[in-house]
This record gives sequence, structure tokens and C-alpha cells, in this order.
Amino acid sequence: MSTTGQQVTRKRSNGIAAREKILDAAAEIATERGYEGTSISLVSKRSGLPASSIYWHFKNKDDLIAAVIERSFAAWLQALSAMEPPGEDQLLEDFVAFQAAQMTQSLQAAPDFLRLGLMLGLEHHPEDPTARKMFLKVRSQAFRNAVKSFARWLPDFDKKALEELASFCIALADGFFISREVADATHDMMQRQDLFAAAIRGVIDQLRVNRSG
Amino acid sequence: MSTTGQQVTRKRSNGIAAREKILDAAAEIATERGYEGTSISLVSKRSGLPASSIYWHFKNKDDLIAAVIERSFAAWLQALSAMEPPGEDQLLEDFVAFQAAQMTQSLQAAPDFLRLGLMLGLEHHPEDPTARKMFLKVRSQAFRNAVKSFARWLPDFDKKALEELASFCIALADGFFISREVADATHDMMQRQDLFAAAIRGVIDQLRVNRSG
DNA sequence: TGCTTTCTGGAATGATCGTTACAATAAATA
DNA sequence: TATTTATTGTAACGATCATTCCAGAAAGCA
Repeated sequence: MSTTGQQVTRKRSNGIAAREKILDAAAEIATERGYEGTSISLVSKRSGLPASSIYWHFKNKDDLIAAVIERSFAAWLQALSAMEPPGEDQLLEDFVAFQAAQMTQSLQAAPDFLRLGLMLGLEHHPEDPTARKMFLKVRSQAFRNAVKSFARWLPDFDKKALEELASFCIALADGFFISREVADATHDMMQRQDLFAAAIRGVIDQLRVNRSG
Repeated sequence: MSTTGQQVTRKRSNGIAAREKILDAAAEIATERGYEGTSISLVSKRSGLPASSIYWHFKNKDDLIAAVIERSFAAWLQALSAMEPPGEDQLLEDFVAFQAAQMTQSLQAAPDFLRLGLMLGLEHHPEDPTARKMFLKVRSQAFRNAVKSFARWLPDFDKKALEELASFCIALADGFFISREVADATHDMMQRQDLFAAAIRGVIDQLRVNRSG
């Protein structure tokens, strides 16, 4: 964007770059003030673009926040897939360790989609905003991915057990993420991949016991 | 409130009852719309009391939300202490199971302080509202309580290990709570005390390994 | 060159925001 | 009864809210 090229580089106006600047500003402000606190005038001020530009790129405020979540989730997915998965022949032990590392490390970058999505998820607004639906959508995708990953390493688990395991993993990831965001204790849970992995191992054993018992 | 009693029942005006009605309304609305979405005019409308009454009972909006958190946390603590603790002579196993049951069950009642507090905790507002500080205060009290409980059953653990265990427990409780609030999956983690306990057991083992290793 | 599309600038809309001022009411105290 | 104290009711303040309108600028295509 905006390199030394004369007409070639920015070809068709600067619409895409402007859209990104708006999304950047909106993400920042939403991180600071939540959904209702993200005002168009603030986004306009921080992005350097007038309100009319925001409304040209996005239908309304709701649509803008949903776009922030969508973009951040896509970036997170890409960061996830960039990490090296364990080989086919490895043990469950290794896979759990990998899963723990992948979760904790990928959430280190403080993904806006999760922070913003959890804010929205905690609200019980009668009329669901589009942004909230977007978060639930990307979250259920993450859930399905987790189920599919576990299924390969736990062939003896049925669908129900796999889903409970995936739900637990997501809950644990949420909790770890929050412990970092809230920063109540001096301990950074996010760093403790070993605890994450140990908890998952404990839950896998428990689910096995439930099945046989 | 407004029973058939002449002067005896409502004795000293209806100030306390009005205050409670305001807190009820504020809690409801904050649950639906978050901090910024909780407007005085909405609280006024739902409580049936004018804005001037709200400002007579509370310094400002910030103070009102902080009072909501404080009241809800006090109610949660009371619910916690109402549960029967395990006897002195029981095993660590039983204590962990009790802790898991206590956590999951006490959070079933959907405590406003946690939902609202997490919303505020996720925000990174430059000027911390009083309500946010209140949440951090009650949360650190919960943290200290957890450390103290664990210390009695894990005399071989040092301070650092106990604090990591407590942090993990709180993170897990947060994650379980969120899974119920967001209701993304069909599974209610909040119900799975056995998974909660299994995870804690796994983490305790891991911390033991870390110590000896 | 003209024409069309893409985007920006600025002003304006009515609604709602948090907060205050102040008179009116009713109970407690004297 | 008179006075003080605790609350409510009404109205208003300037600020900010989401959104719209429309006139321009700038770039693509003809």
C-alpha cells in the first residue's frame, strides 16, 4: 500500500487501505471500551477518516464490529495453521502437549475476536447484534475443528465424549485467556502449557472412566 | 414494602427498599447490555424511580455498577459458605471433589458480579472505572480464599505452587461459567463437576512433578 | 475529452447520554 | 404543631450518540 509506484500500485483508489484503517481503529477502541462504548465518532477520529467513509464501507456500527471479529478470527486461524502439527505416528501424550502449546501460544497475541466476542457473549441482549452472531459462528467452527482433531487421536471415544472434551478445552482456553486479560494474579496462566496439558490428560482419563463405569 | 401496617412496618421511609429496587434494575440491565449500555434512564424506567432518586442513593453511574458487583459478590460468598465443607479427616480426593462441586454449583445461579466483572475485566479502558476496581478487589479476595483452602490439604506445596493452583482453579471456573453464559455448545460444562475435579487432580499431580523435577 | 464509480468532507438530523438544580412531599423529631 | 430530614418529581443542561444527506474530489473507463 502507498509505495513509490505512481498509478500502478494503488490502482483502484485507496478504498481497501481505508477499510483496514477503520477496522484497526475499531478493534483498538472496542478492546478499550467494549461494544456500546465503540462510537463512530471515536473510530472516525482515530482512523482519520470521516463518519461518511465508515458508513460507505460498513452498513452500520453492528456490521463494523462483526467485521472486526471476522478479520481477527481469520488471522488467528492462520496463526494456528502456521504451527507445526505432530506427525501421524506420535503418541496421544505428544498430541495433547501440542494442543496445549498451540492454544496457549496462539492466544498470546491477544486476539481481538476472543476478547470482543467474550464481552458480547456475556451480554444477554434481547436483540442479538450481528457481531454476537458472528462470534458464535466462529466459535462453533473452532469447536468443530477441536472435535475433529481429537477424533484422530482418540478413536475409542464416541461423539459425545469427544464433544465434551472439546467443550472442556475451549472452556480452559477461555479461562486462561481471561486470567491474562484481567491480570488479577501475578501468574500468567497463558504461559503454563504444562498445566493446560495436565488438565486435559486428567479429563481424558476421567472420560474413559465414565465410559467403562 | 407497602403492606397493611400503618406506621410500624415501613418505619423509616422506603429508602432501603428503593435502593434495592434500583440495584435490581441495574443488575438486570447490566446483564443485558454491559457497562456502557446501562443507562440511567433505563434503570430509572425499569425500577420505577426517577433519576434524581438514583443520584440520591449513588454518587454516579460508576458507583451504582460497583454497588451491583459488591452486592452480588456478597450474596455469592454467602451461598458458598452455606455449603457443607468436608470434615478435617477426609482425603485430598474428597476435598477436590468438594471444591469442584462448590465452584460449579455456586456459579449455577448466574452471579451478576462475575458476568459483569468479566465484561469489565476484558476491557482495557485507560481510566479504570470504580466498578472494575471493585471486581478486581473481590476477585483477589476469592483468590486468597482459594490459596488458604488448598494450603490446608497440600501442606507439602510452597506458596508459589499454591498460587498457581488457585489461579488455575479460578481460570477453570471462569471458563466453565462462560461456557454456560455463551451457550455455544450443547454441553453445559457447569454441570460436569467430575471433569472439573479431574482437571484439578491432573494439575496437582503436574505441580508435584514440577517440584521434584 | 466526458462519464461513471469510488470515496471523502462537512454539516445536520433527532434521540439519548450522564448529571444537576430545585421545588414538592412525607415521615421523624421536637 | 413546627421543624428537620429523607426522598421523589419535573425540568433542564450541554455533550455525544448513530445515522443521513449531499456536494465535491479523484480515479477508472469511454
